[in-house]
Amino acid sequence: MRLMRNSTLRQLKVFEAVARHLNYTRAAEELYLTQPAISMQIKQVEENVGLPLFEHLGKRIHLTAAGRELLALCRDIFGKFAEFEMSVADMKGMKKGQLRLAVITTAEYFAPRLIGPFCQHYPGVDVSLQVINRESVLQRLADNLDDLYILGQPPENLEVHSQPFLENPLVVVAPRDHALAKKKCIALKRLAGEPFLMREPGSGTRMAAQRLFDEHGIKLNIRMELGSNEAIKQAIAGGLGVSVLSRHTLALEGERGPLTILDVQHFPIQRHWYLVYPAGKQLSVVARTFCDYLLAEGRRISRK
Amino acid sequence: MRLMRNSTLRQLKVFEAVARHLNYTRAAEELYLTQPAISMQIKQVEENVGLPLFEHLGKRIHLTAAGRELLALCRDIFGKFAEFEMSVADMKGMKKGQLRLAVITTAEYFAPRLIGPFCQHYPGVDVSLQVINRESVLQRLADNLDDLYILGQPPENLEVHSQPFLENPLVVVAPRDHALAKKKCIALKRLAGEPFLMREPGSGTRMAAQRLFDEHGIKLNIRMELGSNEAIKQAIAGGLGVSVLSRHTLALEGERGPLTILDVQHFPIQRHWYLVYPAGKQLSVVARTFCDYLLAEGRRISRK
DNA sequence: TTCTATCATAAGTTAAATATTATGACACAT
DNA sequence: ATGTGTCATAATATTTAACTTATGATAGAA
Repeated sequence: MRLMRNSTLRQLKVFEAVARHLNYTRAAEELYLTQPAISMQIKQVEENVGLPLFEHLGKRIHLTAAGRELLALCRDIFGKFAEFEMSVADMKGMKKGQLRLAVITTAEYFAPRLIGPFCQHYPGVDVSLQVINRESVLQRLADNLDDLYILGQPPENLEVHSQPFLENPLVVVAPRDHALAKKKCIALKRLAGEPFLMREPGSGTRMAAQRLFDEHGIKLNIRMELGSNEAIKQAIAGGLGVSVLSRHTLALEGERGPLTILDVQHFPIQRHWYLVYPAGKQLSVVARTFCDYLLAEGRRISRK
Repeated sequence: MRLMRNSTLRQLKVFEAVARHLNYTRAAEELYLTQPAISMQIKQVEENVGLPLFEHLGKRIHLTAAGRELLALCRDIFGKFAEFEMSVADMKGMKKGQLRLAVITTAEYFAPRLIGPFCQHYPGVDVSLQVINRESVLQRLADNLDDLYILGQPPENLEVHSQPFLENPLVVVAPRDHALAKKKCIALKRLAGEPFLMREPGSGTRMAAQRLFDEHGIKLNIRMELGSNEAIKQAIAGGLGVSVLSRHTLALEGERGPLTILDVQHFPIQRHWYLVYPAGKQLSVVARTFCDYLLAEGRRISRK
């Protein structure tokens, strides 16, 4: 049995035509071939299968059991090809595609609201969103596992294309009943005494805040390191201290929620969210469209 | 998009190997080819698809969305081929197959009990049994729609191979309380007065009985023509007359049932059931095996 | 019987697929 | 900077699939 090894799709198509007409000559006409061409192809396929596919009785031919199975196989395969071709056609026209995003955890506070409208506009596009820590994002970036990445700061050791698309203001967050809550223009050094809650070292937010305080020669009193922004917010609400967070993490907090933003000098620290992908990577149509959309959306939000 | 038109299974296999290794050189080694051969094949497939299948980043390559879809297609298709090849292998070894039988209605009284054990012995064989009247059987035979046919007498106007495999004794059936029920060696002419129930003209049983009576110059009093053996049995039980039937139709009637067999001279008429198929037809392995089985079974039953 | 439709076979041609060798370009690691 | 691994390209060779023409065999219809 060497069907797969030796046969060609063409032979299967010839077979299918013959099986449909149950007549070599008709099949030949349909395919613009001579009848002997058909005879030969069928003979080949039968040799490859190892069993007769047609039964010849007088001038009429009939499918054998093996022939019926092969016909089913052909129809099945041709169908799969047709499906595939449609998929590809859709991909070409952006009616269909995949968009694999990997974003740093803090982006979870705003990314879904940007992605949502995009998905609605292109319902054929499957978007997968990985929300992981910075280190994992960089690893996936290096392994080229996704189409696009969102980071709070572009990686330095990898060759990438990166583009800021949205402001990322870092603010000082405190409980609403904090002593400084109502003050205006709080001096930076007033924070020196406050117990600080921070993400782990390596966090972009932490590094940016650290740099600001270092520049002003202020030593922070770091009370606790916590593994997620949400944990920090809970801790602040619990009165364990204050922290520097992206304002996006407070998007869902109301005017009367348990947290508030302190009006500290030099804050908000203006950072940006970056759209990143490996240098030299040829983006898919979907990914390019998404980039354009994100940039436009970023500008729109800034103007407001 | 001309994937189906222009590509070959070989190209898909090359693609699959590359997609698996994500490395042209490795794929080339696996297929005992040189690397440029791979490059060319992939280029061809990409042209046929109309989209890149791989993304080249530095020395590493990755599948594009289209590539992933094509890989899925390949695996799918290769799987179908494998299934088909297994099917065919099974057919060759009788582990699998189809057996399409068309039998004349009277055969329904014994055919299932012959077919049953065969099915049990070859559980991979799908048996389909058409129970239809003689005319339909002959039509199907002429159209070569089945593997084998069972008839009470071989057709005369068609070229067929036919072989008797089981005795088919025709007997005179009467109600158990019939006047002649207890008599021995009833003379044929005693039946002349009896009201007779018969199948329609053309029925083999009817023709055989008619011939016997004609030979002895006896004119039958045909009271009623009925369309099935079961209907005739009901009518006999209802006292509407007597009839000539295959003894097989009484197989399930008990010793004390409402019907009995009259011991009439020249009865039972010894006829046979015939296994028939078109002359020159190459029987499938399954059909041949079933023939052998039926003949052996027929001999076994006769000996008893 | 003769004619016609149908498939098989043989010989030879054409065209296409597939391959190789040789070489170049490029990224990455040392 | 150099070397190594990897893919691309060009020129060319080889194989083989696919097709045609010509002819033969056979079955069924006229």
